Amino acid sequence: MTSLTIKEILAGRAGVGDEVTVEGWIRTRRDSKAGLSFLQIHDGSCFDPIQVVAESSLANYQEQILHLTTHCAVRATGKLVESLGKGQRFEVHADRVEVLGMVENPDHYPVSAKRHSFEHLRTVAHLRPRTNTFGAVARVRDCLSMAVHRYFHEHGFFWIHTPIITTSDAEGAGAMFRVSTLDLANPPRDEHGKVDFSADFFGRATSLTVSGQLNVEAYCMAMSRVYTFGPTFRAENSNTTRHLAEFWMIEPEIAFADLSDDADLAESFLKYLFKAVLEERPDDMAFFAQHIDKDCIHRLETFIAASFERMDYTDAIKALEAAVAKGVKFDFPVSWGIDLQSEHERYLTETLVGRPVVVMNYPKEIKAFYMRLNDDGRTVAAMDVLAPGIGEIIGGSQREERLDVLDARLDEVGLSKDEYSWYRDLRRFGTVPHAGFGLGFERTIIYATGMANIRDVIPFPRTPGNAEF
RNA sequence: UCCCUGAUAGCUCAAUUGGUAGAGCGAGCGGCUGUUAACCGCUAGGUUCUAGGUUCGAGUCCUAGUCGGGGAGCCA
Repeated sequence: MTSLTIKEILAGRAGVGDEVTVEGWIRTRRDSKAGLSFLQIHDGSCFDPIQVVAESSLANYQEQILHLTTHCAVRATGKLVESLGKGQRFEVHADRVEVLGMVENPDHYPVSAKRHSFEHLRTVAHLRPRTNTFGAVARVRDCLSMAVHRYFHEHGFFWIHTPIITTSDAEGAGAMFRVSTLDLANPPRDEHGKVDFSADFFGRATSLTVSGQLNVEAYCMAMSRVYTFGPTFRAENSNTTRHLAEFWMIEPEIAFADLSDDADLAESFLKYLFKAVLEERPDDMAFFAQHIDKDCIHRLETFIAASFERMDYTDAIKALEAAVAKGVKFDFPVSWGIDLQSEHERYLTETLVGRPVVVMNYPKEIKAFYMRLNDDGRTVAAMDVLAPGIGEIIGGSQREERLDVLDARLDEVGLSKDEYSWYRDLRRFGTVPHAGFGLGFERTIIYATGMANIRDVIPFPRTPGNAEF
C-alpha cells in the first residue's frame, strides 16, 4: 500500500493497477443506483480532487458512505484505474472507505456544496481553506513566499530576521500597536500622572514593528545584500480592500547602490515572482482566470514581458497637468508638491502608460526623513512602483547616507537624534550609499490572482474591529 | 475617520400603497442514471440583526445601536 497525496497520484507517481490510499475531505458525493457512489476527494495538495468509486458491496456503504456530505474526512484505499467516465484521467476503485470524521448537522454546515460569497466565507475563516478559491489562494501564497526567498538566495541576499517588537517608529509609517505587560486598569504613573513605561517589561514603551527597514539597514551596512520578510503591523483605522492591520512585507536593502539600482531590483524581483506563479501553479491560475479574474494570466504575462516605465515625479505632474488640460477630470487638483492620489496613480499606470510605472524623485516634504536628498535640494531619491489595477505596490528609496544631511532632516521633521542614535551610527562608521524598498506581500497576491479583497489572500485577516479566529 | 449602501431559512435572494414570509441552492427521504455544477419528486427548515417608537396592524415607516460591503483618506 502506498500513501500518496492527490497531487502525486495525478502526476503519475503511482501506476495504473497499483493500490493507493487517498486521505482527504469530500467535495461532493454522487450516487448511482447501479450500486455505486462517486466521491470527489481533495487533500489540498493540488487544485484537482480525485474521484473515488465506492461500490455498494462495501461493508459500510449503507450506514456511512451514503451519508457522506461535503467536507467529511475519509481515507480510501483501492486500486488506481483509468477512469471509465469523462472528466478525469484516473480514479480510485475503493476496496475500503474509512470515515474519519463526519460533518455534524450537514443542513446547517456553513460551507455546503454551493457557491458562497467571500463575505460569508470570511465569517468562517477556519473552514474556508477547504473551498476551491481559498485552497488556490493558499497555494499561490506559498508559491510566492518560496519564490521570494529563492530569488534573494539566488542573488546573494541574506535573510535577516528583524525584530517584531520595536521601540522606534520608522518615521510615522503608521500608528503602532503598543506592546506592554502593564496592568491596563491600573498602570504605574510618574509624578506628572503619565503612564510610567520605565516600569514596563522592556523598561520603555514598545510597539509592534511597522517596518523592518531601519534594522535591516544595519545588516546591509555589513553584508551588502539583505532582506526581511515577515509580519508588519499598522494600527491605522483604514477600512479598504487593500489594507490590513497585520500584513507581511518584503524589504530588501542593497549597499553600494542608488535609486536606479533599486528600481532595477524591484523590476527583476517582481518579474521573477510572477514567472514563478505561472510556472508552478498553472492549475490554480487557470482557476483564477476562469472564475475570479479572466485577465489574471494575461496580466502577469504582460507584466513579465514589459519593461517598467520610469518617470520623474516632476514629469508625472506635467503629464497629469497635460491630461487635465485635455479634459481629464480628477477629484483632487494636480500641482507640483502634491502627493499623488489613487486616481492620479491609476491614470499614469493604466491610461497613460498601460504598464507598470516607476515614479521617482518626489518632493522631500511628502516623503520620509531617511530618503536621500537630491542635488536640487527639494526632491528626494524615492520611488513608487505603480501597477495597473492595483496602484502602489512598492515604495522605496535611496537612503540618506550623509550624517550631516540626515541630521538636518531629522531636525526639520522634528525627530530626536537620541531616538535614532544607533541609526545615525551607521552614517558615522563606514557609511555607504544604499537603497531598498518595501513590497506588500498580500498586494502581490492580489495582483497575481485577481482576488478583489486583501482579506481574502491572508488566512486570518486582522482589520479594525475584527480579530476573530 | 468620512461618504454611500446593506442585514429576511445553513447560503444567495424575493415579498406591490404598511395587511401577517416565498424561491433557488444546500440538507433529509424516495426515484433514476458510470456520475461529475448530475437530473426528477416530496419533506423539513424563520423571535425578518438588536432596543425603543408610530400604527388597528411593521420584514416594510421613524430613532438609536451593532455588524457586513463599496468608495475616500493613510499607505504596503
